[in-house]
Amino acid sequence: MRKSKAEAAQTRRRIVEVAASAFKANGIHATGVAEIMAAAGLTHGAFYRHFASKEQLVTEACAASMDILVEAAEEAAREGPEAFLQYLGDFFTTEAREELLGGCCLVAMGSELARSDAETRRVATRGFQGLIDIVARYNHPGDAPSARADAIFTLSSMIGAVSIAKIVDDPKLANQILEVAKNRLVEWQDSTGKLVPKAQLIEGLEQASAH
Amino acid sequence: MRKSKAEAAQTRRRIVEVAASAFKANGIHATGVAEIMAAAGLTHGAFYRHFASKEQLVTEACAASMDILVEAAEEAAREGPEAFLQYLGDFFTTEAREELLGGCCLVAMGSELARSDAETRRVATRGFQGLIDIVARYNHPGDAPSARADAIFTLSSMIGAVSIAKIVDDPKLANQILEVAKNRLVEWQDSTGKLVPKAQLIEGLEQASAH
DNA sequence: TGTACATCAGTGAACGCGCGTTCACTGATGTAC
DNA sequence: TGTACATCAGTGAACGCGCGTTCACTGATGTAC
Repeated sequence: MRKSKAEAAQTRRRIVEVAASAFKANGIHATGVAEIMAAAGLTHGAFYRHFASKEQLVTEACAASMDILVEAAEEAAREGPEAFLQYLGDFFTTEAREELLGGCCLVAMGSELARSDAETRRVATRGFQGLIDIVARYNHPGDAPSARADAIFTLSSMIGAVSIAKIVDDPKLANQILEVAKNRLVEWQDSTGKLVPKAQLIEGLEQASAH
Repeated sequence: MRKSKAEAAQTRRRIVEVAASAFKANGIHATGVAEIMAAAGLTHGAFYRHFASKEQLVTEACAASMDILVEAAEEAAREGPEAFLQYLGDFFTTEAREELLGGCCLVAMGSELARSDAETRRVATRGFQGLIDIVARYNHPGDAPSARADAIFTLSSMIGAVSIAKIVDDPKLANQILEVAKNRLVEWQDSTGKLVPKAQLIEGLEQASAH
């Protein structure tokens, strides 16, 4: 029943993909190897032909998940400021977040990720730094010295807002959490009602307060 | 071997306390009932004299953890604005957060909490709302209409910053994440170098930008 | 207040179950000649 | 290009293990008289 190299490589990719979905949907501990393999259309025995351990799969699933996030961010950034703002704003709407990107593993696996092994935390960190770079570059006018700090704050606050919005059992509160964060981090209505990047506003305010 | 009512009640409280620590340290799924009971100095069989299920213990551990957080916040708020700023700022230093308060379950159990049963999410939500009330009341000058939104943003951003700081494997980046958030959410150095509540600054800036 | 009995906190063995992992086996694929 | 053999992706049974939960039992506590 041996499969060709190409087929095997594709199977491997499918396992990682399915695993990323399952881990993000149900958590790392709550998702079994057999469950993932079944979802990929295989029996559990084949798992160890592809991976040395479940933990290795966690690492790869996390890496793949972050890669998709970073790639989508870069694509949106290339399209222009409006597309990029749209991309950031989409994280605050449940449907777009879950369905288009399958969720962010930093949110969906957050507290379990903090206890994962060195390699997994390494790829999560790399992904987060990738996002920082993009947000610092594209969500900030010019290259202010605070660009990186702004990006870090924007991203960590986004993660926090989505995280507790998912915990909270009151849909109205969950919505308010997301709305408030989106409003302060990603967009801002100026006096004409036009949405402008929050970053530009912060700069303006800081200059105003300096005088 | 029956124990007195008072002893039994104390044992119950000890189990909840130990469980809250263990769940926050190692995660809900990764912490077994037997492990908790052993840490409380008992054998696992006694567990079901006190709780109907592990999930019920999760609920109570989460409630107890949030209660401690809220109570500490109220105490700091009663002591005055400086003590309250200190309390909020302490969340951004690892030692104070972990050792004095045993950590915030919204951070330490975050992604697992989002998948917990209705009752657990209910007590988590109630705790979060308690924190919102306090922050809105004490970290905001007067009773601005945005007080509640400010508090929600402050808290969700704090949770996000601490969450990814715990995931990230680069201590320097982790520190920067915490520093940036603390700086923007809780304290701000004015021109004389004095720390002022961030909320006051935001108000001043918004007024400045309105003209 | 003293006695007899019911209650029940805690013990430790046991339950079924699903976990991550291993392994003998199959048979198509890849490779050496 | 054709043949012989090694490789290895996938199967399915099995492994030890720890999980949440149950239960018969013990004996001190609580209670009814």
